[in-house]
Amino acid sequence: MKTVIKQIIHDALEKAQQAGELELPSFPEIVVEKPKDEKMGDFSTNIGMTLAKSERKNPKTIAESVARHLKSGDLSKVEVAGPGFINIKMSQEFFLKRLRNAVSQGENFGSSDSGQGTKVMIEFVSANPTGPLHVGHGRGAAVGDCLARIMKKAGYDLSTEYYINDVGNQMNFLGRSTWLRYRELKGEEIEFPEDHYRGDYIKDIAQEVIDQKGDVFLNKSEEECIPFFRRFAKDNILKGIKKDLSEFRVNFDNWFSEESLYEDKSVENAVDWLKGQGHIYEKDGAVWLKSSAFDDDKDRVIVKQTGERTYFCSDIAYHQNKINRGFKKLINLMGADHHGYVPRMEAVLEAMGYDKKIFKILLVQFVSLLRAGEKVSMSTRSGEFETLEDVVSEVGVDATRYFFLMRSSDTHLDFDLELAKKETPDNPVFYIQYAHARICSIFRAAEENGVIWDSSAGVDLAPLNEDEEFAIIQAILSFPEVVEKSARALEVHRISHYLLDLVSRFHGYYSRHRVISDDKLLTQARLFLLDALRITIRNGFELMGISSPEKM
RNA sequence: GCCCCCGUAGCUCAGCAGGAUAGAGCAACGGAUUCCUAAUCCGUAGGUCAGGCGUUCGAAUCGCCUCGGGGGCACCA
Repeated sequence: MKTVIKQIIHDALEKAQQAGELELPSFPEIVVEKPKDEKMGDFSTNIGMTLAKSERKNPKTIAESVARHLKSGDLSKVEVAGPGFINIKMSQEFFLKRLRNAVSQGENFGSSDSGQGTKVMIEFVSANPTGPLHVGHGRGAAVGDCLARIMKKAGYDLSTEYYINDVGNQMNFLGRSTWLRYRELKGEEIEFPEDHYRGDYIKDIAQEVIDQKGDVFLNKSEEECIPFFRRFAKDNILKGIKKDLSEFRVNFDNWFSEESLYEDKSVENAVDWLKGQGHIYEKDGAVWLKSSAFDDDKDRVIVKQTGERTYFCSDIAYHQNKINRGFKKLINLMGADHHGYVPRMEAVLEAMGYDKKIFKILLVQFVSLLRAGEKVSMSTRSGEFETLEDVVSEVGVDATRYFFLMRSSDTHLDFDLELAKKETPDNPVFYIQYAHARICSIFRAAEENGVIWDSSAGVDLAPLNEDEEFAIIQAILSFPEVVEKSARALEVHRISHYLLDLVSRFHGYYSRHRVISDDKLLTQARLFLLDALRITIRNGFELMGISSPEKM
C-alpha cells in the first residue's frame, strides 16, 4: 500500500523538478507513515523536512510545492501541516479495491515477495539431549518457529533445523548417570556424583532399561555398559524432546546430528582447511583458533590437550556445512546466557572468508514464571525446573505460544501463569480469539436470519461509510507490511501487537454498529468487511501458531 | 576489570533505519446490556521517556559518560 503512495510522491517530485521549483540533484528516500492522529489523513510524508537542507529552503515551502504536484485519481485530499508534513487522504475506492483483493487472497493474504526467495536457515532450540525442555527452550522454540512462519510468508525460502549435540563429555555423563540409577534401582548402594544428571527423568529412563533388558548389565564393567546407556538415554530423551515440540506445534525441517560431522570427516576437514589458511596454531598441547584476529576477545581452543574436540570445533564444521548447502543467510537463536559465543562464531565465518553479515545470532532473553505475582523458583535444587511440558499442560499451547511471542525477544519476559489461564479480556490471547469467535457468531446469526452471504459474489461495498470502518480497513490492509517488517527486523512480537490493535478496533466497532440489519446492502457490505477481518486474524494467528476458534 | 541486554504511567510493555501534542493493556475511579456472544464497550486520571553532555531545523529514538537491574567472561555446553 505504501509503495503506491511513494510512487505518487515520487511523480510529484519529478514534476516539481521539471517546473523548476526543486533542484533535486538526487532523489531522496521517500518515507511514508501514518500520521500521529488518524484524523489528519491516511498517510503522511516528511519529504519537506528531509529536503530542506539540500534545497536550502524552508520545509513548508518545499512541502507546498510537492503537494501542488501530487496527482492521482486515488487522492481525495492533500494538506500541508505542522513543520512541513504533507498529509494525504485517499479515496474510499482506493481502499475498497484493495480490500476486495485481500479477501480474494484468502489464506494467502499477508504474503509478499519481499524476501525474494533468499535461502535462509533458522537454527533454534538445539538443546542438548540430556534432559527435557524447560520454559527457556520453549520461548526459543516459539520465537524460532514463529519467525520461520513469518519469513516464509514474506517470501524467503526458509528451512528450520535443530542441531543435536550428541557427542562429547556430557553424553558420557548422561550414560553414566543412567547406568548408576539402573544399579541403584537394582538395589545397589550408590553414591550419586554431584556433577552428574540428577533429575528424576534419569531414574525413569533407568527403569525403562530394566523393563526392556532386565539384569543383563548388572555384572558388567563400566566400559561395557556405558555405550549402551549413553545411546539409550539419548534416544529416549530426544524422543521426548520431539514429542514436546510437536505438541507445541513446532516441527523442524531437519534434525542435524553433530556426530554425523565426525563420521563424514567434516570436522577434520574444516580444521585442516583453517590450518592451511594459517588461522590455527598449537599451544600448551592444545589447538587454538586465532579468533582474536577477527574481533573476538581471545583465541579459542578447538582441540583440547586430551585430544578431544570442543563443541566450538564441530560448530565450525557445522556452519560451513550450512553454507555449503546453499544458505545465504544463517540465523541462530540462542539463550541470552550464550551471548559470549557471538563474536567467536562471527570470527569463524570471517576466517572462512564469508561476510559475517550473513550470520545473525538472535539472543532470546530469560523467562520468569509468575504465579499470583510471585516468581516461581526455577532451579532451587539441581534437576528441578519448570519444564515446557508442565507449562503447556497447565495453560495450553495457544496461551503459552502467545505469551512467548508477545514481547520483544530481547527483553526479559514475565510469564504470568494465572493471567494466561484467565478467560477475560485482560488476557490478550483470549481477547483476540474472542474477536474471531464473535465474528463467526455474527455469520451464524446472519445465516439463521436468512441472510444469503456469498463472499465470491461482487458485494457492493459503497454502503461502507463510517470512519471507523475505514480505520479497520486500513488496519487490515497494513497486515502484509507488518509481516514484511517483522521478517526484516526479525521481530516476532510485532504480529501480536498488530492483532491486538486490529481486534480492539473491531470490538469497539461491534459495540457501536450493528452488522445485520434491515438494510440488506449495508448488511452485505459489513459482512464483507468482517470476512476480511476474520481472514486477517486467522492469518496472523497462523503465523504465531495459534488457533482461531469459531466458537467460545 | 572487560563484554552483551535492559531502564518509557503505580504494574506489564509498545514506540527506537530521528519527525507533529510520547501510546496500549492492567490496576484506580465513573458509566453503558429491550439489539448479531457484556467473554464486550465508552470515559476520567496517571509521564523529568533513569540522569547528564553532545550531534541537528528536530532526540524516547543516534553518540559519549554516569547510575541502576539482569547476564556473560572455561581446554563446560
